Amino acid sequence: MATILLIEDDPGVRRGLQLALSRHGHEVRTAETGEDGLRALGAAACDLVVLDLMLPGISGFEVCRRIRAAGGVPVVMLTARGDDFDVVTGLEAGADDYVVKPAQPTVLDARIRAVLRRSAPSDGVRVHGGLRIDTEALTVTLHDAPVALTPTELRLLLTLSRAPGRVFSRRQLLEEVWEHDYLGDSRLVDNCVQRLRAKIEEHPAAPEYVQTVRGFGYRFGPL
Amino acid sequence: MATILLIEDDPGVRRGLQLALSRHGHEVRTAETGEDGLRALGAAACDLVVLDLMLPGISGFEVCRRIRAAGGVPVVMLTARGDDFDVVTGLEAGADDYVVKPAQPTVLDARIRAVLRRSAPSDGVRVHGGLRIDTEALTVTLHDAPVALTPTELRLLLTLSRAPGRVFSRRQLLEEVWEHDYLGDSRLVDNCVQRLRAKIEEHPAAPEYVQTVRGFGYRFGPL
DNA sequence: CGGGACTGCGACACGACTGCGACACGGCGG
DNA sequence: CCGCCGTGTCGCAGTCGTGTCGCAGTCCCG
Repeated sequence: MATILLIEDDPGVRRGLQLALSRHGHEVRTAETGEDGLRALGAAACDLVVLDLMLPGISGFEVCRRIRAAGGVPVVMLTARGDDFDVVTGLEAGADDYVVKPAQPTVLDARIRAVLRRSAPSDGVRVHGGLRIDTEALTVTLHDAPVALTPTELRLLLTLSRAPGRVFSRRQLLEEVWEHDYLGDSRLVDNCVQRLRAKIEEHPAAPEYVQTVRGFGYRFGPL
Repeated sequence: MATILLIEDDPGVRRGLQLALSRHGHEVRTAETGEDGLRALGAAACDLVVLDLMLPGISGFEVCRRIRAAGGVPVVMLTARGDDFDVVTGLEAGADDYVVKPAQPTVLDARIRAVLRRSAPSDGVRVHGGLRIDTEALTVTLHDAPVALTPTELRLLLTLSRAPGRVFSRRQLLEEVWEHDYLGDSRLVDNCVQRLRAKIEEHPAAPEYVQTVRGFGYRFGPL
């Protein structure tokens, strides 16, 4: 589902959560301290950070602020203390969500999925339902299974998913994806959409991701 | 700060939260049931919905699903039950966040601000009464229920709603919507207006949105 | 009060639009 | 040199949208 960095100093909690999140289909890396976590983030990108507040060295709040300042990786905070001060300060520090320990794995997973669903457009990875589009690595996975797209199909998907919900006319797509000048109407776009659907849609007749708006063009996403 | 719709059946809780959120700078409207809430959403747009789960009539989950299906208004759920089932199901239903009662006003406010910060500002949306027209996604909802319009009906509605109150002659509409230079009068516009009314008007005989100005043409909106 | 003009409304047939499979061309690598 | 893969073109079929027609109801004006 997603690559998650877990920053947690307690070895027992760390292994428990790592195991639980792995079972939910995530790839989990771990760090023991805030410094380690920030270094790990710099070394390799991840989709989301689960961050304990009580850390040796730099506090969780400070780590959160630095992560948010550095880039668009969403953060889910994790703490044993459930008092209001933590909630407010944590969210003010830029956390995207907040879970109180002891955390039920199902709860944490639901929160993580909700955050990922929301923060999709902010960074280089776009997640919509079971579809995951990495705009930097130029890879697409469907339910964690890699999907092989041709260059044109990929450009089409990238263009459409750049503005989910917005309708693109065939003319616009021809200009942006094919860089053609308009020469009469062409069934080229329809054809490429059909091929793309065959690869990423479970039911191409009732498409979930690439939808046709009769008379206007195509649209990526819900409704 | 923001306009918030609070859906909560308990009068005491409702007034308490309304007061508290008002003190935090929000404009708060209220509804007692899910039906009332959906109607209120249709009548006037708001920035965010605070939704109690335990409601008479339609359940909070169902209300949440309908709100998300209809459009982009973020939802913060509110419930007395804190068990895992609620959290997971709630977030799966499309809620953006989740607060357990009794809610500290500072916590609720922090959550609301966090959700608002995340939700992108949506433009290109025209709201008139219960009618919502998204000019980018090219979707129309009536009281949060999606309305299926044909391309011509949609172009007609977009043209009329671009200038509410202004009267468009049949000739003008033929040029802008159909791109015909039609000589001679045609009943084409009348026909399309009738079909449009059948879909978006509750009482087509006494139309609320598309009104006829006898001898001149048609007009969108009141008076 | 009556006639004429204007509009609402249902029905129907033609046509446009899209999905979809088949095929040809061309580039690239084995 | 051959074969594969990506890409663009063509044609067919089904669906849905659209324009025309006719009738009935309503409003205006003489």
